[in-house]
Parts: sequence; C-alpha cells; structure tokens
Amino acid sequence: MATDETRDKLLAAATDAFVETGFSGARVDLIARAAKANKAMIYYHFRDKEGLYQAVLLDLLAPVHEHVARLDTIGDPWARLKGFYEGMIQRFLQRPALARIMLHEVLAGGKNMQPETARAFSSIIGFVSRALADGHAAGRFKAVHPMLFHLSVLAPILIFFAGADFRERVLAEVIPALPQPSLPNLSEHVADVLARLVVSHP
Amino acid sequence: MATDETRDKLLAAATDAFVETGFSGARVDLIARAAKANKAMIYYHFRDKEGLYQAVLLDLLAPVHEHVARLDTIGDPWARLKGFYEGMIQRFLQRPALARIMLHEVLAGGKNMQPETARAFSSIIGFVSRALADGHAAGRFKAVHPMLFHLSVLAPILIFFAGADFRERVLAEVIPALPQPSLPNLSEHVADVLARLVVSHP
DNA sequence: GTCTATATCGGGATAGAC
DNA sequence: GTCTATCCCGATATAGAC
Repeated sequence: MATDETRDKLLAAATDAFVETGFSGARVDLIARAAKANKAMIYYHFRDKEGLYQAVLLDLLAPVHEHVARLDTIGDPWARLKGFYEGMIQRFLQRPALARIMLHEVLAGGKNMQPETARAFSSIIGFVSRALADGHAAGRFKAVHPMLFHLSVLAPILIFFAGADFRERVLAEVIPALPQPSLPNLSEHVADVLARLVVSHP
Repeated sequence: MATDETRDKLLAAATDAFVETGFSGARVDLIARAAKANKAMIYYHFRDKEGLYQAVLLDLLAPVHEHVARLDTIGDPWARLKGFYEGMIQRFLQRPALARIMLHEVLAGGKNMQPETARAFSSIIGFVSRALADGHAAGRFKAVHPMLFHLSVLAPILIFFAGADFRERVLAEVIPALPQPSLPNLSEHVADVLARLVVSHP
C-alpha cells in the first residue's frame, strides 16, 4: 500500500494548509509540495480541492463523533459532561487543527459542510442537551439553557487553542507583562466553570 | 461631498463581503457591484484589496477602542467590567460583522493586522487586567487569570453572534427541538457568569 | 499510481479617456 | 472622481505519456 501513503501525506499537508488559511486561502500547489507529492495526485485521490477539504473535515471530526457516542452510554450525567469537555481539551492539545477548523466552519455558517460532517457537529449539542436534562431530572443540575451552557464552556476552549498564535503575536507583543495561561490553568478553570454553571448546590 | 459617498458605500459593501467569506474569499468585483460603484474606485480610494480590508478593520475596531478608553476612567472596577461586556453585546447586536471579523482575525493569528488595529485589540485585555487587579486589590474580586477570565466571558458572546447562521443552518436542522437562545438569555447569562467568576463573596 | 506539460479562466490591478 | 476596456498573473484543473 505505497498507494495510500501519498494520500495520507496529502491529507496531512492539506490539513495544515486549510487550517492555517481557510479553504479559499489555501493553495493546492503548496499542499502538493509540502506533501512532497505531485499536484496531480490530489485530483486523482480527492477529485478536486473541494473534495480534499471535505476529506480533511471528516478526518478531523469523525473522532469527535466517536468520542461523543462512547460517552453517551455512561449513566452519570456529570461524568458524561466532564468527560466530554476534558476529552475535547485533550484532542485540541494533540491536534490544534481541530479547534481551528471548527471555528472556520462556524464562521462559514456550515455552507461547505456535507451531511456527514454536519451530523458530527450536531451530535455534540444533542449529547450535551441529554446530559443536562438527565442531571436536571435527577435533581442534581440547575436548569440551564443547553446552547448557552455549551457555548460558555466550549467557546473559551476553542479560542484558547485556535488563538494561540494570536495571543503570542499580537497581545504578548503589546502587553508583555501579561502571563500566558498554561494548560493546567485552562483545565482547572474549565472544571470550575462547569461546576459553577451546572451543579445544583452552590 | 458626493465623493465620500461612494467611498462609504464601498466600505459598507466590503465589510459585508469580508465578514461573510474572509479576506481571500471576498471578490473585489462583487464588492463593487454590491456598492453600485465602479470597481476602479476601490483602487482609487483604497489603493488595493488589502488596503480596503484594513479600512474595514479599522472602521469596525476603532469604536471598540474608544469604548474601552471611555470606561477606563470609571472608578468602580465592577462597573468597568460589566459596562464593557454589556457594551460589547450591544455593539455586536448592531453590527454582527464586528464579532465575525474579530474571530477571523484571531484565526488569522494577526498576520494581516496593522499596528493601529493591533492596538485596538490589545487595549481590551489591558483594560480587563487593570479592572481585575483593582478589584482584587480592593478585596472585592477573587484572584483570576485575566486572559482565562476574559476568554470565559467574551468567547461565548463572540461565537453567539458570529455563529448565528451556523446554529440556524446546521444545528437547528438536525435538532429542531433545541430552543434557540434569545438575547435576554445571553445578557442575563453573561452577567451571571461574570459575577460567579469574579465576585469574592459567593 | 506517478509525472510533465498545458489548457483555461477567474480575479486583481492598471491605462487612459472623460 | 468616474468609467470602459484590457492586461496579466496565478491558481485550478486536465490530457496523456510512462
């Protein structure tokens, strides 16, 4: 399977490119060069630039979908929520590309999303809604709006990872005294926010 | 000054375009048509596409900078913080473009930002840091990490506004039962988060 | 499956008249 | 300041040999 090897290299290079500059900003030519492959192979394996992007999207989001599906079988709603957001932090840590592509897609309004990838996104909010409802029914959670709750927890995480370059280049330059948040800071902080927002007894 | 009129129309059309698709996705041709102006006028008024983008950026961010500067003179640190985030919600409400361009810039890592616009961004985190420090010194605020605090409050607001299309098109379609958060929901929720994160006595 | 050479076209930019 | 016509490059995509 020397065949799929170049496919994989192309996919990896494409991920970097799309994540860096977005769909329209990425250059097919540069992707091929970065993958040390021939440009024509992109069209052979992925049909066109659009197909390549869809492949990247699916490659990044499929694991998230599985992650959600796995957690959804757990009984304790608190463990479900905590497991999900902590798991997302771990994933973003390994692949900051994931955070960036998610934000890109949100900004694009889902225009260039196919049903399969749309489902991966939707499964998240469905999962969170169920966990919140279960916890509330058991008298353990406060009543919160699922979307606002989810936004409050995930949005900071997303921008923490997707905006690392921004903080370094723009903010740190002008305000050097500002300490950069570390990962333990973030995890601890998120757990704190989570508990404050949802747990019944304050 | 029939002169500046077309300039303004171009700026408005460009704002829509850049905010919709990002810098590389926007088409100069379409911007001119949307503004009912001639394409050549873009190059006359703004030099090139890049200059047009910078003008849009500055037009959107300058008011934020002023907003921050005005609030920074207030004594009460709590009033400062609350005034800032509520003011941002009001601004985003009037111009959702602002939320979208800010996220675009964060994703771009500040690559296409000029010093003047960079300062507008930086002034925000500086302002927040001071308010937090003052409140803490007065024994009224908990000790929190300025960046994490700011992310926790503003990130959800940003994505709430920048992601409106996404929620409608992608999420609402798959999960129609999910109630869409309303603006009063958001404001109340933000005030709640703010208080929980920062105020000393729980 | 891999490569080179090339077709094709969209889009940013300019020249120059008015 | 405004407009038309046009240049020209860069980027996607394909043809076709190996």
